[in-house]
Amino acid sequence: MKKNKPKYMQIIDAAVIAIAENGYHQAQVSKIAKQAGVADGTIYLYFKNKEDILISLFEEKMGNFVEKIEEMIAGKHSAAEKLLIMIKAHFQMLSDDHHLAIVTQLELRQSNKELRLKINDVLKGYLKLIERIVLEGKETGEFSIDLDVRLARQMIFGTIDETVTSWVMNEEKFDLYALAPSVHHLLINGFGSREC
Amino acid sequence: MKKNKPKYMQIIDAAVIAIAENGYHQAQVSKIAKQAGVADGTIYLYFKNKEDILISLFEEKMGNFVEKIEEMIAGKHSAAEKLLIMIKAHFQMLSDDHHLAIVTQLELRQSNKELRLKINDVLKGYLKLIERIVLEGKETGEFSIDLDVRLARQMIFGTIDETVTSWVMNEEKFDLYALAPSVHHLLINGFGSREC
Amino acid sequence: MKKNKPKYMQIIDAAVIAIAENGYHQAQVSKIAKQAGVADGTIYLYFKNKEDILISLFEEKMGNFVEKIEEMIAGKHSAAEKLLIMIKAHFQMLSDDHHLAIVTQLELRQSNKELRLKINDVLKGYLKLIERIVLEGKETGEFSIDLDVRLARQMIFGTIDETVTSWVMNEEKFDLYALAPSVHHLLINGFGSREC
Amino acid sequence: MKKNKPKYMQIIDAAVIAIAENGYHQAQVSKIAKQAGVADGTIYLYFKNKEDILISLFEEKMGNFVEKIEEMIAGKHSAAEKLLIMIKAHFQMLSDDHHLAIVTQLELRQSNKELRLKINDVLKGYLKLIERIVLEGKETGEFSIDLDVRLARQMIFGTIDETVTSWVMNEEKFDLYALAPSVHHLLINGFGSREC
DNA sequence: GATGAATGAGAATTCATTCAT
DNA sequence: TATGAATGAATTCTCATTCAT
Repeated sequence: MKKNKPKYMQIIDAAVIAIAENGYHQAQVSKIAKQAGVADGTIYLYFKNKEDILISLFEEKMGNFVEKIEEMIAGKHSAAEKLLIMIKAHFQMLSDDHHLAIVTQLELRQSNKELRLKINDVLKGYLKLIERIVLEGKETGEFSIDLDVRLARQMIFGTIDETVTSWVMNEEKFDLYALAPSVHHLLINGFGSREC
Repeated sequence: MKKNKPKYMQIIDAAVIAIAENGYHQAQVSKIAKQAGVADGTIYLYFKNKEDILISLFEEKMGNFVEKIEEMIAGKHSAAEKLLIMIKAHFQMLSDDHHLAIVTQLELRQSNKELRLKINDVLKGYLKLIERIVLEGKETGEFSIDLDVRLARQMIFGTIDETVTSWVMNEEKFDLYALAPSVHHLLINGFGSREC
Repeated sequence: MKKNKPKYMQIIDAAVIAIAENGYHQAQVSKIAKQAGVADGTIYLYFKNKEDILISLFEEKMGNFVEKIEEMIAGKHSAAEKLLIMIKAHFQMLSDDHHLAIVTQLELRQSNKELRLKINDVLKGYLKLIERIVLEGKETGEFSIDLDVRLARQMIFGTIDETVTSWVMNEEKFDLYALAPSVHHLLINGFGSREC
Repeated sequence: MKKNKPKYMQIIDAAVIAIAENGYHQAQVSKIAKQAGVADGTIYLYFKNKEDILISLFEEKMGNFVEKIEEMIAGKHSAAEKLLIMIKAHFQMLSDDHHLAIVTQLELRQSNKELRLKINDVLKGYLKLIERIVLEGKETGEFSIDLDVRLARQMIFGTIDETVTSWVMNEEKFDLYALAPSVHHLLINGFGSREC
């Protein structure tokens, strides 16, 4: 399997750096190859074409992210707790990898529609996970029985994504990870000041 | 002022259609010119370059959107009501203009980073408006005194934006406008089922 | 019609020279453009792609060749005379244009199969003309009633083509045009020395 | 001598099949190696470079063809008879090997000029043989004393070659071998219907 | 002898922008 | 103002050949 070959990950990691530092359209194959320390042609021994590098990049980085979250929330009993763990993991992952954050939040979004559709396929796994947590929250009574699952998913993902993008665009000046509890609290309780 | 010349808006409207129908990267200047019924060179009498068309497009369409909202919420007294009006207006505007929805939610996002930064400048007016409403809610006691304004703004915009994008990507199969009250309710009250 | 535009023929003529002097594979679009005195991009205002230049080249040069021959033989009464006129015209045309001879006999043959098939479409008109002359010869009794038309056409075209190619490969050392009567005589009478 | 090593012919035969099935430009060294059941690098133990495979291919297939013909016509006394034997042998050889016919008539012709010149060197033995037969015919009085030997050779080779190419391009729908006597008759007697 | 992973040179084409009319 | 023909820079991918094992 090609993923065992050391150069496969070597090229993907080089692509993340090259795109983060040069921008999506200025990250030519030759730049990625140079960053990876291989010849241009070598890229094509491991990837069908340039687009394939980007899709693989996303799969490798996001693919095991969903798996990791699932492991982390496996034993937890409340949906709220699971949600918090997920938000923390999401923020942690991107806080930890400066280059990856730039690539996923800014650069990869300017790829063409076709590529974005394929990226969306990868994202679907994550969105499904969010929906499962919401559904569970409704079943246990933690969340309102009237909660629209799709809407909730959109609010969760939209808020997380907008927060990360905002953090990246502000040059990561604030502590993203530290925001997790507040974001979580807002999602669960809203803006209202009602004291019960 | 160039905006008074009839061809200025003619070209912007042509750009919206050309981009929506062909995609961002396939909307060449010559296609926009053809759609507008002018020669390629004429474009450059009204716009500095291609990027300038897109920024102007965003300014024209979003610019008066902020003004319109401000008028609509002028007399209202609660922040919650203002928020609902804004969400409704946002959903209404994009429901009403199929082409514009595709352009702002999908196509313009694949522009380069530089252009997106300029678009963000335009967006700032909208984000400021959101922040003003949140702040007012805190001051009147409607919203929690501990509410982080920036976070609230990110949640509001992220949720609205993700909802619209999801609607566009699902080929606008559901009624976007009808979702406004639910979105509003979630933002204010969260997912929690607490009955007081 | 694009053929009236001066640059159309200018580019075709430049292609003949560039290919003759550099060889088919070394005649890059940029070389053709330079030879024609236009920018690379200008080529694509007149031709769909590189292949289209070559097909057009062949059409322009061979297309009117068939028409010209038809005019020249219009009034003649014997098939043998028509054949002689045709052979002379064929030899004349290539004797007159050194570059064109190299291109049609040597360089264009190393194009890919697809292009060669299209060239063959153009050639078909010529082959049909040959067959018409043969058929006429049979009808008038000049040629044997048993003569296989296709075979005769292959012999005529094969002999002419091989003679020209041999002439080009020998760096055009001998007088091609002067060979026409001998070739004609051989085709009509064969090698035999039968005296009747 | 390398020709005694089994892999030498194995690679040449693989090249014939690979070229016939994929076309000249799509018959990469790696495809030939795969067809031959050896590694890419192994090719270079037996051949200097890719061109060398093709020249060797032509030498092996055409080289012994000339020798074979010489044996077959050794005892014959008339030039006409020798010519007939030669035409039959030529048609037979290509009728028998479908792949070889495609390679020699269509694919190898799109090689570059340099390679074609080398192939012509190999062909020269065959052309010399044709000239010897023609010369002999003139000496014995079978053929006209005025017959131009080179021209006759061009007519013979041109006709045979065009006939075979036509047969290959028509997907070998007719019986090539059966045409030999007619072709032979036309070469000797021409199209004329003169009855003596 | 045999392997096959790695190399790296080389070329067609697009499209935003200009400027003579 | 308006035109649209002309410009020319810029980049992915292929494949013959090598050489360490």
